[in-house]
Amino acid sequence: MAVESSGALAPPVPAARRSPPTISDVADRCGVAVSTVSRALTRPGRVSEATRLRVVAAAEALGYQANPRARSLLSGRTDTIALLVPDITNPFFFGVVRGTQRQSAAAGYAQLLVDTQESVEVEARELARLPKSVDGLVLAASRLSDDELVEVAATVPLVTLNRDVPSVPGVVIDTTSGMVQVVEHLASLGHRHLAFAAGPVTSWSGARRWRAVRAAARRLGLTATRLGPFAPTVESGAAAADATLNTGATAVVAFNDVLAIGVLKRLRERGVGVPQEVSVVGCDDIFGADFCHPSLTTLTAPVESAGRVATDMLLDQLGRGTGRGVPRAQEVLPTHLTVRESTGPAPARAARPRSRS
Amino acid sequence: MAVESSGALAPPVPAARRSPPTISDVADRCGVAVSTVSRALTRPGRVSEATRLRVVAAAEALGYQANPRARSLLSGRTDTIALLVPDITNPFFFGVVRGTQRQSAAAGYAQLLVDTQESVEVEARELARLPKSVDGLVLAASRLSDDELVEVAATVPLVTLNRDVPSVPGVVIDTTSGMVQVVEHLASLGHRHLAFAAGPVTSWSGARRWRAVRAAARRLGLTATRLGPFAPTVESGAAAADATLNTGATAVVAFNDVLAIGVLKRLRERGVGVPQEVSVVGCDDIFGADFCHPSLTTLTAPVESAGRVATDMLLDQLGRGTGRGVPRAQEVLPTHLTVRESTGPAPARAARPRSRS
DNA sequence: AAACGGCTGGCAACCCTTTGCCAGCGCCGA
DNA sequence: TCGGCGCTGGCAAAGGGTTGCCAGCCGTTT
Repeated sequence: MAVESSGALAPPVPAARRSPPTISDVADRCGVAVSTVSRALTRPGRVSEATRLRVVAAAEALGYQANPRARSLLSGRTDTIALLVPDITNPFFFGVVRGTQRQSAAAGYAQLLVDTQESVEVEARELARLPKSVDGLVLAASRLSDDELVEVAATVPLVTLNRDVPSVPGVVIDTTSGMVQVVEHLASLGHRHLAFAAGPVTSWSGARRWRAVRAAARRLGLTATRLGPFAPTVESGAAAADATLNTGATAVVAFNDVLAIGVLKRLRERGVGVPQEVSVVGCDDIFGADFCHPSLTTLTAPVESAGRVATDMLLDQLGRGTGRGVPRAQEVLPTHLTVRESTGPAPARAARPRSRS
Repeated sequence: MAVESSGALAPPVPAARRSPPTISDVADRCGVAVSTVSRALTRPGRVSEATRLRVVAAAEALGYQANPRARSLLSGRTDTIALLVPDITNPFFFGVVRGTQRQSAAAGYAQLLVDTQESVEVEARELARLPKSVDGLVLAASRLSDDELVEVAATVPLVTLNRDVPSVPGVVIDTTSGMVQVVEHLASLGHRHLAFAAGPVTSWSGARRWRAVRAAARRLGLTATRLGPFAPTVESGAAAADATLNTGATAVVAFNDVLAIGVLKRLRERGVGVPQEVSVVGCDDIFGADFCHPSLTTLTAPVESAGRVATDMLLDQLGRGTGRGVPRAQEVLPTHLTVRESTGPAPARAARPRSRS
């Protein structure tokens, strides 16, 4: 016992804790077989009420709790799901974590959180390892190829988030049609030249956003220039802002809010008026988008809902769903444009490329 | 075998996946005993090199991976640690999650993330349940009593974060002495009346912050009024702001940044100039504190470091530490005041209580 | 040539729980 | 009174891997 200081020399390992009571301790204590204890605790009608009470009392007295590892060895179930995100630093994923956490907890599942560090290798390694430890996976913004994902999905229940792979259940936030709203908003404000500050090249949703912006711009007769790629961090926003100014665009649409906030910061440092000289639009509506300065016009994404829905879909696959309705294979969540202070009318004369101050 | 569709009726469960190869499959394939396979894969010197190579080749060919559940049943180890936070919604804990996640991943541990929802009951329930599933726990901002924590720590390796319990290893962020800096900063700006917007009553660190503010204010001859408690959310900031204005204080120190940002928001809505009429100070320096408007003067807490250090201390207890230096029992991390735009000289005439516009 | 010892690999117990199968018992009806 | 049946509880296997102990083999030493 490590609690009492035995005087001489303390063991290197702090505490040698007594092992918790097992099912056979309970069985011994009330003179029945272990199988009876197991049934008394898990199969209500299977043993007599008298026996059940004795067993329950003994279990209570000993503080017995079934060892979930032993249980899962036989049942194959761990009551745990894993959430993989590319970058836990990104506030977008905080929302996802919240949504999945709340929903899985409500269903009695624990959640393993894994950061794949934007790395294809780490992601692949974890996907190979995790199925042994969890019942299912929610895979947010995967960097893997469609084929790889199909293969994984054949091994373990899997739901993707913001990644649409045919035949793999998933939920995507529909930023594509949202981007159309963004471009229309900017067009109606008189902007003719847009810049798009792209995110990581491996980002599936990033690619979709750019395509949507480009298509909408073309349709409305605007020009759109793609810049980047930029890391989705506040720091990278500086580079994105500078690149934007070089293009002479009067409005910049950023891959996401983190980048957009970085752009705002840099523009302020350079003395460029937002939205007087340049309008800035983000994507996601993360924590902070409403209280940054100027507050950010952005495409509001139901991030937490997406996490919840993805978890629901996974629980459906695990046979633990809410039971209402048929299991969903693909889910698309709508976005809406939230106009705040960072967008405004295009300057009377189109901005010209500015050299760095 | 469920893989072949037996024609008649499809199983209700979507995909019955073939069970992964076991150690005995590998043993059969290369004609050795399972014990030899086990040793070949885990005890480098215990079998001949020739045998080892044959086993490794067979395992490779079959795609064999040891079942961690079976392994943990005997070894007792799960290579998983749990992080319990009161509210996953709070950006402060994002930093903690980041720190623990990165550090545990680096040591080969998976991380279970548990949200106790600011509830003593949920926290107690999880603490009773989790030790069976994980090797150790990092417990952030626990709401439990000292005695309860000591009891839990006797059962399972445990490190607290922002909660100092004698005899339980922990890391605390030293906001106490930081609060002295805050009060001195405000005093030097000429403020005479402070308000403190308190957080949840069960928050240990919140209580310490208030005591530090009160003591420092008394020493410097200022008055300090405690307001609240307020929930640590942006929304609650409105109530905190209103309460502050009622007191006539010229500066408000908020329990944390989330609350402070809410205060800023409300003051702007009410047309109260910050810092011209009221100065606002937060605590933690969360994501957003630097780009809110006005940017927030706050006590910068090394949140991510705290998560890392706590995880290190836990790994030490698990005998998996980095090995450098002695295991630490208690760690105190310093904070520093980051002055931004939300604090300024006290108004010439002390503000008087304002009625709601 | 015999004894000894080191290296290698197999046997079987063990970790803890669940569950299929079976046996004993008591009760009921015939 | 006896057969049958339902209820209850026990035995043992299973789940996948680890490890203490032992045996066989081969090489070395006396």
